[in-house]
Amino acid sequence: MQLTQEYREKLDGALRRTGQRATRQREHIFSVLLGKRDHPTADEVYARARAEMPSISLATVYNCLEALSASGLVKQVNFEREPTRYCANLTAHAHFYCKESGEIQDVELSEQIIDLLKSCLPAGHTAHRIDIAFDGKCGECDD
Amino acid sequence: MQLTQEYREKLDGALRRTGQRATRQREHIFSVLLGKRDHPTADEVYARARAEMPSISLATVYNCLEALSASGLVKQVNFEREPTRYCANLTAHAHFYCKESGEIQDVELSEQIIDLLKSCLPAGHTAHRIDIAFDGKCGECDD
DNA sequence: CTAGGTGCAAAAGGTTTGCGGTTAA
DNA sequence: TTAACCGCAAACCTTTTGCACCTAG
Repeated sequence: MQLTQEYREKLDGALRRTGQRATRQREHIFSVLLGKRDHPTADEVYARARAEMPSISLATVYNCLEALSASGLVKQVNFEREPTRYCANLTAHAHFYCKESGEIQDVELSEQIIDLLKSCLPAGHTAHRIDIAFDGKCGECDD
Repeated sequence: MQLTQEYREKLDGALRRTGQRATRQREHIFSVLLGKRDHPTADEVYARARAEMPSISLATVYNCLEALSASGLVKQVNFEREPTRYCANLTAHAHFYCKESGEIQDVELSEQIIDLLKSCLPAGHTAHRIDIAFDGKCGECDD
């Protein structure tokens, strides 16, 4: 998978803006996340990345995922005690985790709901980030 | 800290209902969580529990916290990659994590908002649990 | 040129597991 | 009586770190 010109520029800009360098590895990891948006763990990203870049190390995968998160192009998704997953969907959304299939789906949220949630905060509190995670059964797995 | 009769009965019932035994250790861990509701980690619970029960082991603390969670009397709270925290507040609420002070506060939520969130799910999906975590700065830590 | 990034291997840190002995029901 | 639980220590697994080499800017 190659990064399109558009995404390469987006990435380079985002990295530069956050004082980080654009490297082959970071571009490749970004392309892996864009290529299959199924919320892979670092280990899964590592496996996919090695398919086209066999010399990349797991530590570098973690470093790249961290750099991409810091640049704002990638979000980390955490479920309970499970390994962190990574997601290149930047719209406001929650995650639904189906305990039956193990699958994770994006759930689109309106800005209204986000604002409504923020309005529940005590005065003076400011939220930089809101994580919303549903646990349950998805349509296919339901009885 | 001793468990009041009311809480002891609540605990015994909840454990029995989920096919688990009431043990001295589980009662003690429950009393620790009720005694100081500041969302301690397993390690902090361990330290507090040992004050009155020096022979308890960390593995047992984990076992008890797991048993209490399974019984429904305790909730696990996860923030990013940090250690799991435990909480005996059973009302519908979210958590606010202040990155400055490290403090975690409960944020009460109305049933309406919970219902509104559930209504965002695709048809057929059922959520058994919704985790909502805010990250930011609380009033005291704000600039 | 040089600060930042990479690859490797080892360490860290939270959580789980295996096992012999103990206990609630 | 006996399945479940406890305490201890070792194992596990994800993530981080230290260090020598490399590379983007």
